[in-house]
Amino acid sequence: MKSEKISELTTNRLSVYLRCLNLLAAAGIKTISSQALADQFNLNSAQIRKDLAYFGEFGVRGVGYFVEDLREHITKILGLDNAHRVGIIGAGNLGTALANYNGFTTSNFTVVAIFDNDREKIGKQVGRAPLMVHDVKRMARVVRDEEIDVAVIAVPARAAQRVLNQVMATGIKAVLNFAPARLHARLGVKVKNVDLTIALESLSYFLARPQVACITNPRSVLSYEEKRKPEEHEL
Amino acid sequence: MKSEKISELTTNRLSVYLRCLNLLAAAGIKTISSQALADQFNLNSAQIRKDLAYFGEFGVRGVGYFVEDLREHITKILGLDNAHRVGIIGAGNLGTALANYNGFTTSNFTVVAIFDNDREKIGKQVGRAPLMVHDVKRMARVVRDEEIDVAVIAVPARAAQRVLNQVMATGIKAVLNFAPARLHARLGVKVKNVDLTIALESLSYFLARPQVACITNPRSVLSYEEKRKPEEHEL
DNA sequence: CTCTGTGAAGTCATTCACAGCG
DNA sequence: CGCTGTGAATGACTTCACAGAG
Repeated sequence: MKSEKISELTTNRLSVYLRCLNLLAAAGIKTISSQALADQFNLNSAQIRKDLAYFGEFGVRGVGYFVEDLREHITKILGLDNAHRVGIIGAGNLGTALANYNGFTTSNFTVVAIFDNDREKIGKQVGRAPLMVHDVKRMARVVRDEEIDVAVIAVPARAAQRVLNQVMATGIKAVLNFAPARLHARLGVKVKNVDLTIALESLSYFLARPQVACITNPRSVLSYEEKRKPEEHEL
Repeated sequence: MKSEKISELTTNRLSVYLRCLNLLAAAGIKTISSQALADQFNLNSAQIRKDLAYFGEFGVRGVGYFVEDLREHITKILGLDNAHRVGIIGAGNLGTALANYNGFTTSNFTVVAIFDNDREKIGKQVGRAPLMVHDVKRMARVVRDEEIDVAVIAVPARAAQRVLNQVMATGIKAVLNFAPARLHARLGVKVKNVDLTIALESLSYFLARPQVACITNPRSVLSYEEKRKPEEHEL
């Protein structure tokens, strides 16, 4: 194990590996080699070995990795053995959808509060979640009482920086931002952006380009299939 | 102008620049230098000049860039002068929230259809959108009639690959995937992933190691950056 | 003099290739 | 043997630094 700085590209891949290991474990598979794992996402096997080697020597030469064992290690590395409590700011369409989203739970996150500044919404339930909308002015108090450690910003772009400032004032250190805006955070506060506008415009750019996809050589089809990378990103 | 291959990191930044230029134009600002623009997002000014130089010489030495002019150029480069018609597959919380989301319109995207396989949902309206839920079996027909060119996958992970296959069969070439799953796309079809699980787990990793300084990385615009290799691919 | 556009240098990430363990 | 772990090589992206236009 080394103690270098770990790139976010690496930790993102750890999430991907973990997802796969969970499926393998559910399928009753006991061991897997870096090559077999790499094949699932068209990644290079050395990349996987290197990503894992930053944190320890989890493999067995000649065998590969024990699925259950590696799963537990990555879960610990990502801090998913600790529960996190989430507060959502903004009870619009997106905030409400997120409050009702159950994909949080598999990563040990629970939504415990939702906030808005709209009088019409405060005090009402959102969707089928057993959550009442709090006045955003009560954020500091609710964060303390509910021990919230992660904030989700789901407000319009023009309000996002103001909301982030409020969030940082409560001492929260981890923020998921859905507003299409570049936010300025204090050192020590991590803001992860999920930017739908950028994702859409990237698709638009792709559609606007004349595709070079006309393949003349059957071999290049194969080599592309073999080498295709995993895709991915965000929301 | 050059005709090299453009990295997705570059096009993502173009979206960011465009967003900023729109604000500058609204504020009545006429010109801006690469340095002033860079200061807005703590980027390097050379990066901005280089990104723009891939597509032409838009600046004026000694002055900078004309805001309105550059705005139009980037809009064209990203293909945002062409309207796109979006179909959403999955009328759950997320699909419904997206159908009602108006952030699409600023990028010239319009949601024109939503699909589900649940009898209870088919034929009903979703939210306040004037959209009726179609049976997912009628996808091919509706895509043709409505001239849909972008699909949004908002179904559970286990159904995502099956839905993507159906989407590709209709001839759609651009897909935004919200399901936490690695999907395999044909060459010539671009799948952009928005993976909430990865974003959350990245925050969890950060919280598990508060000693690590938080550097806002421009690359983390999307939760997981794909590798860029053959001409296109993923997120 | 200011600010762009761009080769060259620097930094960071991925892939290769192989020693060595089981 | 097969497969991990890892230094070395390669490749990608960013930043520097400056010539030259306005």
